[in-house]
Amino acid sequence: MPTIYDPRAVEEKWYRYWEENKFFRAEVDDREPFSIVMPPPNVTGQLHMGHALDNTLQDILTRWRRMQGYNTLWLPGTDHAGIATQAKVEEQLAKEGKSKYDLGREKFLERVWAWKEQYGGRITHQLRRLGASCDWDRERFTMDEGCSEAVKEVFLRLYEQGLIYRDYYIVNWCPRCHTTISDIEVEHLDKPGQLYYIKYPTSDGRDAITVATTRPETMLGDVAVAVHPGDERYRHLVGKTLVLPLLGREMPVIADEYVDPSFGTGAVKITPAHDPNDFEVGRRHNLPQVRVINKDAVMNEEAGPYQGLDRWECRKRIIKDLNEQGYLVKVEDHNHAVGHCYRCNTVIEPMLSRQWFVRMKPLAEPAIQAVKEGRIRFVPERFTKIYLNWMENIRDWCISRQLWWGHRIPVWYCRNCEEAIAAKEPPRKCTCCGSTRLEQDPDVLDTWFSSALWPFSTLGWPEKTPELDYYYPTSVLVTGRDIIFFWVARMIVSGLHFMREVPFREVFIHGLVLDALGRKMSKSLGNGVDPIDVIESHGADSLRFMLVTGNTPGNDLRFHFERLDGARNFANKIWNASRFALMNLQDYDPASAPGREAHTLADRWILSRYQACVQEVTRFLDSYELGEAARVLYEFIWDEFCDWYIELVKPRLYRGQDARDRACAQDVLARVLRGTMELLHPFMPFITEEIWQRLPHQGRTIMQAPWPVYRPELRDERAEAEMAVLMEVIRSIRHIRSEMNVPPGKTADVILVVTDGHTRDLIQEWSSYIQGLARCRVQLKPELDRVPPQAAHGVARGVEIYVPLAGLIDIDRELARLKKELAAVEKELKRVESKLGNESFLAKAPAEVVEKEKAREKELAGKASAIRERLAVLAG
RNA sequence: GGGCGGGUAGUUCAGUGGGAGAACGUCUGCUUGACGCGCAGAAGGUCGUAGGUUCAAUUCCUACCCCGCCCA
Repeated sequence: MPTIYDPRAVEEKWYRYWEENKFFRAEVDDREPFSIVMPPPNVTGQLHMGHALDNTLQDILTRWRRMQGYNTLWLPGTDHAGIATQAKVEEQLAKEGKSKYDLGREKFLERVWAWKEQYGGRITHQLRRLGASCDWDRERFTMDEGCSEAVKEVFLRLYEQGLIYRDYYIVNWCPRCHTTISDIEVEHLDKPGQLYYIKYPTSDGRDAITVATTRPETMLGDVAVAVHPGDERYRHLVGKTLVLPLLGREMPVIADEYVDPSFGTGAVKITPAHDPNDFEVGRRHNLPQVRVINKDAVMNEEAGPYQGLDRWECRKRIIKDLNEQGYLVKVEDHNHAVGHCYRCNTVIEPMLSRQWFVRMKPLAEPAIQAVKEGRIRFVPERFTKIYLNWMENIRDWCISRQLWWGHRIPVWYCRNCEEAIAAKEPPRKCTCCGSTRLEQDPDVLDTWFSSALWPFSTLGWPEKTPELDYYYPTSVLVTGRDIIFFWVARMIVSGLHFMREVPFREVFIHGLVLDALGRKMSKSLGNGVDPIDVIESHGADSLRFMLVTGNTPGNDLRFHFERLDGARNFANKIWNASRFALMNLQDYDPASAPGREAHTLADRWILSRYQACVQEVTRFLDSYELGEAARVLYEFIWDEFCDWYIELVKPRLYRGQDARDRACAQDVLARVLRGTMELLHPFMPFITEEIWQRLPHQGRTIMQAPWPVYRPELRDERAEAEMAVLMEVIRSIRHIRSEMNVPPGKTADVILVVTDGHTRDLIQEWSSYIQGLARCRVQLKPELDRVPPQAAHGVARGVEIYVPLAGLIDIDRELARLKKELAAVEKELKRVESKLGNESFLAKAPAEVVEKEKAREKELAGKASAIRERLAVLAG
């Protein structure tokens, strides 16, 4: 075995072994199921750190539950990602100097499918490199036959139930993507802008109203000015007619509660075709709707002289013209939220348009109840509130997209009588007039419409499959907090509506992976770190371990390369500890290992600590505290197993004259190491498999090894307490040696004075531990017969330590050291004493706390007096 | 404007109603037969500010300040 662990040599090998042997495969049986559906990444995308985190968490849960004996299904798949994928192919075409219109719909879709074939395997291959133990035989795609069938079924049912409708409404139009997007796909960014005050004269020319707006170009579509009905300032003007500057259009002054009298001038221009609030006001007052901006965000013919101008250019010209004609009253700086397209960051144009919507209110109600009643639980709990708040204020969902790549809306329009016919297959003739001139709606559905069905469409719905019956509802959904609204909420809605049952029992939300400076990783910033690069340089295990530790559920995680190095060092530590074990296990025979009666203190101690580790790791996994579970393993392996147990076991293996003791050491070493690898396997699947396979084991893979079960009868409190004493004595001697500059290679003489009989017996029996780990010769005494003249001094757990340093000791230095130590002890002692002197404390604090403080007082007092005595001797 | 998260060692972050932790960095030693991606030792923190509850608050409550995110 090489001295440095090389992940490249083992990771690929084991993944192939697992996959070829179908260890990820899940089949329906009579065990208890544990199922997860993978949040489907973009089919043509590539793995980023967010995926790496999300899938690492899922894999940990999956591997752990599988080892626990659940029938575990982790179902993978990919998403067609409408806008993103289409945009990429269009980009590709643009390089050839073509547009999608040059190809036409059909040819264009062929290109996208070809693109999907070319890049579709990339991300799933990358997930394999991460170690994802999902059932690839069940991999799905949101546009495969089954999922498409589910989409049509859902659309038709909702349509028949009146929960899908087509209507004119203000939608968010992205002039660059050339499609509508839903409300949650709009990102609101606070931007510095101006508030323009514009005077609208009355038609008789005697009066005027000044309105304030941040978007003066929309005035071309104004059809009214609204004031609050209770606003005294404008009461006399309500009902009068105004003349729109620049265009000369006449329009009324209306009163509406919507107006906030305290904002701007208290008078609002109304543009029903380009603002959602104005749209509502317009409906209430039967106002016309005048669209002045077209789909390229260029002013149209309704804009009169401004036709053909880009919206920003138009704004400039309008301001100039208003100013010249005396209508511009003033301009103020004003910060306001501007909607941007989440995909391309273009400023969204609210626009009147006829689209398909899902009526959300009635669907949201059961989804609210399911969470309120605890049938779905969010982890961490605080996300419940975010979810409920959104659900309770839900608005209808605009589901049509002006794209070609996606699930085409299954509705045909009759060109004769305008009837709309919803159907899975193209109807032959109009159900109303019998005409055969039918045309399918050109639009496709929002990508999230199909992902909303993911937990059941992937299991076969609308067919009644055994898988659907067995694995639904899934056990837990693991996803980022950024898509609670996009995805989690909609899955809950559709699961409850179509399956009559929640889609998952728990939702485990994690944060975002940020760069070292705390910024979101993004292409435009170029601050992303490619997980594949990391896997190549540090190994998948290190990446996984780093992503899981030092971070708490739901919180964001900063990516630091130093932490990655730390994880790699940990892997290397495991590797070398195992190397040590394996080098000393060549003649190990588990069958003939001596029983418990042969165990040394160190054996009993490490076995007990291992049990504690089993208990804690399992407990933390149970509560989704994966970072804490990983930390427990890190500390157990590095500190207890490597730094103490291995050191203690060395002499028994190297130059053990006692064959039985050697066999015993081998047995404990092998068993603890194997068990620890099993506990660590969900986190670091590759290195643990490699080591496990080299150790004596049963079964074909660590993946199928039973999860270690906590056995309280193997906890040994006494061994732990006794080891604690020895460890502290050792640490104390090491400290003295280091402080007094005793060369590390030199064996020191140490006198231990122990008055307590039990402790003395303990040290007597295991003095080899102290001699080995503190490099010394120990002389044990019940009391001090003669004060060592030149010696450094220390106290640990009632054990007085003298390290004679004839000729080496600097009395002044030793005095200074002891004084410093005494000061620290006395300070602490004072704190404890004052606590114990407090009547209320004694009366009200729990007895065990009081006992603990008393014990501490005794220990500290003893320590202080020992140091004081020593000081007196040295000074005298 | 509303909500949420964070403010703990030089840095990045865990954690807890009863003696402040880790990693990295720093300092001192070390060819100790698993590992220098290592070993041993050390220094370093009025746990954001001000109140309150409690025998006891870094931890619970209230207000405020700063940073970040989400929603309107």
